[in-house]
Amino acid sequence: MGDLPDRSAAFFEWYLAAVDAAELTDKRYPVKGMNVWTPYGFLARRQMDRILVEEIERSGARPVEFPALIPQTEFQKEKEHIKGFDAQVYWVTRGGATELDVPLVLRPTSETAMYPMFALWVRSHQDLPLTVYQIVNTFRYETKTTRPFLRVREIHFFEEHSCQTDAEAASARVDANLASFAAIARRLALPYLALRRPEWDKFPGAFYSVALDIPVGGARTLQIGSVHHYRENFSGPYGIRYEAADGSSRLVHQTTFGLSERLLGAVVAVHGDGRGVAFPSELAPYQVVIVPIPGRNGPDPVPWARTLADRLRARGLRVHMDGREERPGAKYYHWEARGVPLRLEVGGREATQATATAVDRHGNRSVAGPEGLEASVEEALRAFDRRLAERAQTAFREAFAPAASEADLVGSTRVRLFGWCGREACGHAVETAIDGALLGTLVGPPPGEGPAPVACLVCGATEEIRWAAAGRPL
RNA sequence: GGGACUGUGGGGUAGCUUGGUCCAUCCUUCGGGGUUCGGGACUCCGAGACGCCAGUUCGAAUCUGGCCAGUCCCA
Repeated sequence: MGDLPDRSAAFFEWYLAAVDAAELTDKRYPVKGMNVWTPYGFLARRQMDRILVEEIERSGARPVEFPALIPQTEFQKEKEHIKGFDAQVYWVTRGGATELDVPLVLRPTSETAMYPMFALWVRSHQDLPLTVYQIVNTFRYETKTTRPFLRVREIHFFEEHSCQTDAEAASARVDANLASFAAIARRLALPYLALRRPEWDKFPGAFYSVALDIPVGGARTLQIGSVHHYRENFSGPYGIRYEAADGSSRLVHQTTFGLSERLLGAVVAVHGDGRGVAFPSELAPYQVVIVPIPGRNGPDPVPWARTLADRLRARGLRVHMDGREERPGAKYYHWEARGVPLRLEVGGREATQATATAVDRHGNRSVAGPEGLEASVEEALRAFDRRLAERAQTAFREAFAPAASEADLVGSTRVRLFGWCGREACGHAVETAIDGALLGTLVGPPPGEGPAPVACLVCGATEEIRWAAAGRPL
């Protein structure tokens, strides 16, 4: 049971070991990039999904579920989209021994599954906006190295699709999605950057794409989600039209919003430390673990531990009572590696006094009870969440640095912020210099202080200058 | 698509060059007993592996071929 590899020296070794130690997934399944969701990981995923569903339904979307197979004929209707996904789709070409006359694609995403149906569903402006989402598995034949949660071939995918009356309404939906994501990120204590991707890096078929990126050390970033404005790029080929109030027939403008288990990977990457993963209490499969400490003398603490568990569960907390025959210290390490926010130690002393010694995932101790015991446990959890968020925020601010010249980009160990004129040539110069990607232009204010940029980092132009970020995506 | 490499109990490894001393090393893990228990216990007993299939050979974890799985690099 060695300690984890050093996080700053060998990030991926640490990441893999942390995921392993927390038993979030079993990656020994014999297909590359397809891992097993083990019970503890599944419980975390369920909390993640719960948060997504709450936020997205609050913003007006309703659930659907489409089939996993898409006929080639539908899949091929939008040209850019095919080009973008052709190399990564799985094909179903046979049913039993029979060759299918129309091969089927295992959805890499569901535009081409949904949109033929949308064309049937949308008739008039009264049907708009149409805003639906699903949480399903999607499949992409990744050829690069796969990693649990971060790059997989079977993706646990959240996707919202909307049809809007016009470009403005669609832009408003993009903004609503960004607001939903802000709420999700806050609940997971994940600071992020919303970036409008450059033209050459937008989603295949999109008019524009806003990506949600998280810095994960050095200049590296992780895209954990994206929101896209499709304009009429898909509604044209798929014939999604409506009759407007004035009687004219118009194409809808569409948007999508996508997230995945990368959110979980981001939580591991951002909050994890030398002891393993650390979950914000909203996401934690168990928010509180109770460790009874038997002693040579004194009362048996187990009955009090059970009572305590029941009382906390009655408050709606997810509580696990660890009754295994292990030494208390071994249990501490066990649950720290699994990221449990709060541990309650219950020995003879606590049993006698009807209290509990609380220790959070960062090692902060307090005593709960006997008066207001449940309330103090809840307060300890809230305090932990606040500290977790503060830590993440601090690391986030330190992850960025402004760049004053192309030379600053070379070998950078930070994500760089600078002014950009928007021209492709300048963008590619940036990418060459940082040996990574121009992540896009900032949507919203930049992290940290500093004067707005007045000139393009590369060409020095002073017209149409925007904040841009560059880094090395994982 | 091209090239290189790897596969030994549940996890990590030694052994492979030079075939035999390997019914396979060590750490961890797992099951049972006893003593323990306020930060990874100790001890005794036990369990568990040479990716698969052929071949060479008196003899294969070790050499050869094919297959399967995986890793890395290049396009």
